[in-house]
Amino acid sequence: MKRKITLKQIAKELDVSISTVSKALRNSVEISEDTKQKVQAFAKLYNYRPNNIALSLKNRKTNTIGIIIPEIVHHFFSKVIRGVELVANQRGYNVIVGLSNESFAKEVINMEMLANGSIDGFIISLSKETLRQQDYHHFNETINQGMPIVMFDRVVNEIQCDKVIVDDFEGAKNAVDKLVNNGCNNVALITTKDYVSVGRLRTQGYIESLKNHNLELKSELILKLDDNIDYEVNLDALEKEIQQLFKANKTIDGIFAVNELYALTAMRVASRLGFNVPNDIQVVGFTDGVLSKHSTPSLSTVSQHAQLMGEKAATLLIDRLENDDDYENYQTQIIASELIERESTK
Amino acid sequence: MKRKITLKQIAKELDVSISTVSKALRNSVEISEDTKQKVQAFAKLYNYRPNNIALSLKNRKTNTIGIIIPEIVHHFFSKVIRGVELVANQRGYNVIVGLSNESFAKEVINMEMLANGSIDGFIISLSKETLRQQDYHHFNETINQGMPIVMFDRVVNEIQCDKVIVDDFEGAKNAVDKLVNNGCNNVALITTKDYVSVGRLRTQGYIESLKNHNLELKSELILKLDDNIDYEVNLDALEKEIQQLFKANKTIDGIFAVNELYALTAMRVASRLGFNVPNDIQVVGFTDGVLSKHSTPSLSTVSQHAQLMGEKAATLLIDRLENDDDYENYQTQIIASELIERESTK
DNA sequence: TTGTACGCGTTATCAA
DNA sequence: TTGATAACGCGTACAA
Repeated sequence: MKRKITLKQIAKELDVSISTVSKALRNSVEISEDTKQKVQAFAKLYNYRPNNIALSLKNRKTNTIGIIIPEIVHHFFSKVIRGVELVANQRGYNVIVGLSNESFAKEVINMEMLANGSIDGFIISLSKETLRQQDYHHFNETINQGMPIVMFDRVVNEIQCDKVIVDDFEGAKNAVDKLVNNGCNNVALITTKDYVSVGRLRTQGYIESLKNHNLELKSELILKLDDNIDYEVNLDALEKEIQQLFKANKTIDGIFAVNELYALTAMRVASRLGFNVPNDIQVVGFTDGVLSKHSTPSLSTVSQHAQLMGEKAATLLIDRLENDDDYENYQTQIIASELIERESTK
Repeated sequence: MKRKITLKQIAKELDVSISTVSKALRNSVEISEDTKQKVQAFAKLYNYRPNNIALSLKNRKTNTIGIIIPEIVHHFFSKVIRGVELVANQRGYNVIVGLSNESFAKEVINMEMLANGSIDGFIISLSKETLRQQDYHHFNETINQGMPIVMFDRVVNEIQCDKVIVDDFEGAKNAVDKLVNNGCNNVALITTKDYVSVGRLRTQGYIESLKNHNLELKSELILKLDDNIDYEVNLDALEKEIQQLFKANKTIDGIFAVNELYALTAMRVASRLGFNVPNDIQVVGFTDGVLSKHSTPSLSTVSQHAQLMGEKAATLLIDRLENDDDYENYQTQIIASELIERESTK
């Protein structure tokens, strides 16, 4: 169990100085062919690789980026990570993952741990708790220390930084447009409380679409769920809420839901109540999940292009890291969502 | 945009030496109360935090662990990561994620990048290509350099290291037992080619169960799919294969599939062919996925307790990192799988 | 052509 | 009680 070999050890072994070894390995013209060959052969034999940590310290650059997400067991976020990894690796960076678990405290701690030299910059999607408390001091501190941040999906206007978002408003509007154009006159909305910005924007898209079609906005058709409840483990509660919606509004002929779980559950409840999807009720969700594709009927949804978001975020961050000349010309890139039509709409 | 503050800067500012500052911040008894207070107040004001990279270099310890997985957009692997993160964070470690994308070359490159000082140890699940080529030199090199590895799920006997696996054999046997006990006499198996060890073990569990029940092993009931094809994007091909299985064997009354996608697709094909699940055909899958729970009918599956696997793997690794006294007493921890009965079985 | 010295930020040891 | 020095591993400016 030998440790990794270092320049110093090679130097000692070959009886030359450390810097000679260093130069020889970088093929410097300063060094004679003889010595170069000798050193390079030896290094190859012992499989020498420079120590990343030493390089990071010396260069004040880690070539590592940190991504902080609220939850990793989630198709959307894991796809984003895949996109980030893809670009990061291509450009010679590693990726450290931190999970906030939707908690403000964990988000702060995670960022502080990584900000102390471990990484060159952050990619982050805010936790629900952070959005609720509206406490963004840790972002400003990080940015003030010269460490760039790229926010994605769950972003916030109060912070000046690069951002990548999906056009939640447009996406939702298109989805509802589709339902209305397909003949739905009473489109219900299943959404979340408003502090998660994406929920708010999708709700606004719904409202806008109704307005454009001169349809009355009926508040009783809007079901606002408390997304602090983990409905994934508490499906019964979700079904009950949705069932009430249907029972109180017999004329519902379309559902737009801001995520996959709500949409799927709505389909299930609807068919349990004797409705046929899509003939009686058409349903559109908002997601990049796996459930949509494999459900019966399969679910029409608004795709967010999660992997692309990750790629863009990583590109923005690395570009900024590698061009120190551009000052605070922050951009917000908007990824166009896409309505994927499946069996739950006509 | 000020850089992070360092000991040196504090020292200069307060006109004391660097080592005095260092000691004062660690509350050394060598330093007078006066100086300590002064230094600590100043450090707090400027929000001083030691630079992780410098500490890593000095201590030859990064407090970071690397996890290499074949694919992150996968419920099983993201749950494992969650488990790893949980334990790692509790014990003061960060987690770097590397994706092999099922490629041998990417696995090797990723490991080499991280092994040069970036991390203290690896948690890894082997890529399919690595398993197929049976080239494990990179693991041995890493271990010989004194960097511990913990393998999980897709492991390999040839390498001496800690391992965490699920009891694939037992889990499969129990699943098939269940089907047989529920009255199935012609249980088909949908599996993969044998180089992925977990597929092989699950196949053996199927065979064992049939043997125990004195049921004939019919090779025509075993469908071995080439899992290099991404059936997720090529669902039609998968459906066709499974449809052939059903058409060639009209007596099939049970299906055991080694993953979620195969199981779900089998259910869909079966009902399309006019069979009722579970009355005509019962189905059990093998997975921790989300699809099982939300499909109609919901799918009975063998759960692998992915998050627990991650937690155990991280614990094994960190224990080994922190106890240098235990020499090569490698353990293999087996996580008991669990048959979760849902609507696809009686 | 080779070697020395320095610095990245920190801590530990030893000297003052 | 404080400070100087060395070391972790590397690369480079400069001296020999």
